[in-house]
Amino acid sequence: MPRRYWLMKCEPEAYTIGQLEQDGQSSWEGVRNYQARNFMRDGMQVGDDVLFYASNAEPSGVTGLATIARAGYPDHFAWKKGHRYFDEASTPEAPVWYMVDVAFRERFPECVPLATLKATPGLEQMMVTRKGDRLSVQPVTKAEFDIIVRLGRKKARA
DNA sequence: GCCAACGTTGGC
DNA sequence: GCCAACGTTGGC
Repeated sequence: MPRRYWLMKCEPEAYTIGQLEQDGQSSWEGVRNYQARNFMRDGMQVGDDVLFYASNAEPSGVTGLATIARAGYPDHFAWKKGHRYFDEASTPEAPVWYMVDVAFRERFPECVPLATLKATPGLEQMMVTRKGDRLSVQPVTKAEFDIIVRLGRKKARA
């Protein structure tokens, strides 16, 4: 299977690219949307590239790169009663939610803000630049990925 | 903090 | 199976 490319959103309050840089690797749990779940469970493969997107941030945007270190596996946080990600509909026998592990790749010197993404030719079709699409896990094309990596690295020289 | 847009739930 | 009500996401 060819390598795939993804965009994953996370609020800075929960986790940042800087923390991932320190940790090296992290689990990515708590996704509670079926479409996003399907991408994690069925689409993500070890080695896939990930755009790390900070949502609800100042500004929101892509802050760095990660890679899939472990493909989809059941989100065991859904089984922990009292946990914020608990969901009684999910059991070890019949898991409803899935998670992946991601590994740190790169931290951009500056965030590539959403406004820049919206203004950049070639990114018009991205879910994240389209109004009303709130999916927290999104597939992106190689072309889109490459454009954003270039934007993220270019900032270093500015 | 506001609120538009979307997903989910549940009554019927 | 419709759809109103509700909860959540996430930009601003």
